[in-house]
Amino acid sequence: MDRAPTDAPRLTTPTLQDVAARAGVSTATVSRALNFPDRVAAATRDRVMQAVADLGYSPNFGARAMAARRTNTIGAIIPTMENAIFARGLQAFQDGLRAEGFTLLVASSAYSAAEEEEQIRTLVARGADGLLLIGHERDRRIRDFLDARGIPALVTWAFDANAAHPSVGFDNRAAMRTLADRAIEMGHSRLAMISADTVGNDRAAERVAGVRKAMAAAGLDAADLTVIVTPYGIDNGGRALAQLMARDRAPTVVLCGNDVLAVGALRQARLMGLDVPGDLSITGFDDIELAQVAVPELTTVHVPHRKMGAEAARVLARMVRDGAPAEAVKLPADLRMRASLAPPRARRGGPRMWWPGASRR
Amino acid sequence: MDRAPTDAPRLTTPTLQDVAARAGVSTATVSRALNFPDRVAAATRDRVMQAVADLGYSPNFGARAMAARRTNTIGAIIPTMENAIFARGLQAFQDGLRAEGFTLLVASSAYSAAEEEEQIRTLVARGADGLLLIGHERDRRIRDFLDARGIPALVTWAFDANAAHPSVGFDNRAAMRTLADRAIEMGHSRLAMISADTVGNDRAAERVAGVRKAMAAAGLDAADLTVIVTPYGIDNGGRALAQLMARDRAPTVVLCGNDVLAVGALRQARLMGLDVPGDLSITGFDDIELAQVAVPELTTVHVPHRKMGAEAARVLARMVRDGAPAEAVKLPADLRMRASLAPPRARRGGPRMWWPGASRR
DNA sequence: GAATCCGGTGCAAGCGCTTACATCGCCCCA
DNA sequence: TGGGGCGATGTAAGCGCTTGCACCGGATTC
Repeated sequence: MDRAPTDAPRLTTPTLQDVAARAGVSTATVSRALNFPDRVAAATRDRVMQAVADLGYSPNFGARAMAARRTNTIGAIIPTMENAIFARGLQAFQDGLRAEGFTLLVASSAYSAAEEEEQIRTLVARGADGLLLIGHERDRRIRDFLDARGIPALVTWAFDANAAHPSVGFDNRAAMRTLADRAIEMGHSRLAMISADTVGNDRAAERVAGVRKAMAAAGLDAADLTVIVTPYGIDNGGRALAQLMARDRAPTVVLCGNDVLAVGALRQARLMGLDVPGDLSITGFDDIELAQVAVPELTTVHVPHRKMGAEAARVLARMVRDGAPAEAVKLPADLRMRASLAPPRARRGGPRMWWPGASRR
Repeated sequence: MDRAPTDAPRLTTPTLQDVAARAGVSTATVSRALNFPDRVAAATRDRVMQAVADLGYSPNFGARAMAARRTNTIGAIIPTMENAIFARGLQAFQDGLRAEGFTLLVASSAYSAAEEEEQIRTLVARGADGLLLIGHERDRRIRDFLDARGIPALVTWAFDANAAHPSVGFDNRAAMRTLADRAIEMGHSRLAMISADTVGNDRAAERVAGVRKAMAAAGLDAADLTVIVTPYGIDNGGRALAQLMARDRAPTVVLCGNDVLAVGALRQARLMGLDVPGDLSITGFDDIELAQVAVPELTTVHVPHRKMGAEAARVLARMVRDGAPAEAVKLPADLRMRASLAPPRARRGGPRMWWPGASRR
């Protein structure tokens, strides 16, 4: 259509050299003009910038990384991008990083340890100066790999002051325990869980442990807890619920390891003609937007996504920049009492102090 | 804790040199052993691999990219990661790419043209051999930038055979028009829309145009269409609906530009005590998982995420590898009639052929 | 007026890898 | 038994950038 009258049909990416030539200076000066504008005379700088603009120059990251031996890039590996669970926290993380002058590179592991390891290597090969990881559980080899290269890693979405890597997160077990305590106080004694796979996923494992602990503390037999393990997904949550309800001693409350599974369970309950929370209570974990859209609204544990992301950015930036010894940060994860959890049918009519939302702070 | 008795407390990343030295060969041989295993004698290869393992060697991507002048990396820039709309398609894209031997790098633009441009530059600087972009509308400068560097770009999530970049997608306007046609056939004449911002977002604009076209074709005044424009988000969808219903001539059907907005609208309707679809019909676009979890289930347009991602991977891989002239691929996006769309109240009791799901294929 | 200082620049040495091209044995055929 | 061919390996020249160090000339100081 519109052939702009360009100087020549160059089809090669302009380099620092080209800019230098055009501006009539050395490559060193161009480099400085770009990276430390105030170490260069204003007139020179303008000339350089003009040349940059004329040529449409854009620096080659690989070359830069190689020469400078740092990239100002942070890598993050999350288990999945398929739902919003990690998205919000990541957004906050990215914003925080940007304020600190870092760029974020994201990869996903599809909840696979092997894939996570591969992604870690990839990100490091691409020059990540630091890494954000989800959860503590991973192969020893990875820590060695990172240590040998002096690449700091920060764990989030979990908290453990004694783990290999420092963490900025919350106590999954305690949070889930609080929720289970509440259910038990309401009169539930037949609990069941729908959990994500717990191998290689300490968050999931901790959440199950939290429920067991609550049961034990209340004098219930923790061995009685039926746990259905299933991969992520709304449909999977539904199928799991169907299985649970087919058992002889169906539960009166189903605690789900995350909101996605819970929403699936909720949907399945509706399809089965079950009234929630009348016939059955269902709870989630994470408090993603979905939880408030569900019908009935989902009682869940609120994870401080944004705060976690922001804090993680701050801490990791310090680690990378100053080689600072990491400070672990423990954040609160509190209950969101909504409509999907209520006393079991038999107990209704008693004191209703828990219902609905009486304990919402 | 456990100080493994390593040879020496090296704190420097091993390089090709180190591997070569340890294996007793030249760096060229190591490079070949890694990249073209069969061009190296088996014995040598084994020795190299052993050295690689011993040292925990991992190649420096930047250096490799610089020397080889290609990266086998494809970049994708999506408007947002905050919800699942693009996630599924991206997953398929990534899978397809992997099969072709490419790695995917993802960035998000937060629906901002400026940010998108920056991300494009970043990805190119990082060595992307090709780019996946969402939608056609963008500054001319970007195309020039890409052209000058010979970097192929493929557009998806939209289809336009005549646009600057080839596309693998569907016709947003036609799809939305089909949906609007259906609503009108059912007897709706007071339509309204809740749309994402249409500037710099041709998908959104096309969808609005589709509704207008349907109205015009049915003899309704397209100028009558109230369109509320709002950013992404469930809450925003809710607020928009509240606005819409506060007007004197409230609509009987609200067509939303995407499922997220629609679910928000649905929720708001419930809060307002409106029966959907009795008092008001609401529809979405995208058919993400959410649409089936909503109550009532959302009538929407199904976007062929997976197929689109897979096709895009195939086409883009060919473009990058063979410099192949791009083939545009048009995919169908068809209606999913579910419970949230029904004839307006006044017309109920007439022939109910459309309700509920009579036309579901 | 000479010595000193200092902001602004250029020079050139790599950073870690790939890949023409050269080299080296060894096997095979005449 | 000598030469050609060929598979396996080494040599070395960059890829595009940053940065320590040297250099230069004008302003400042005594």
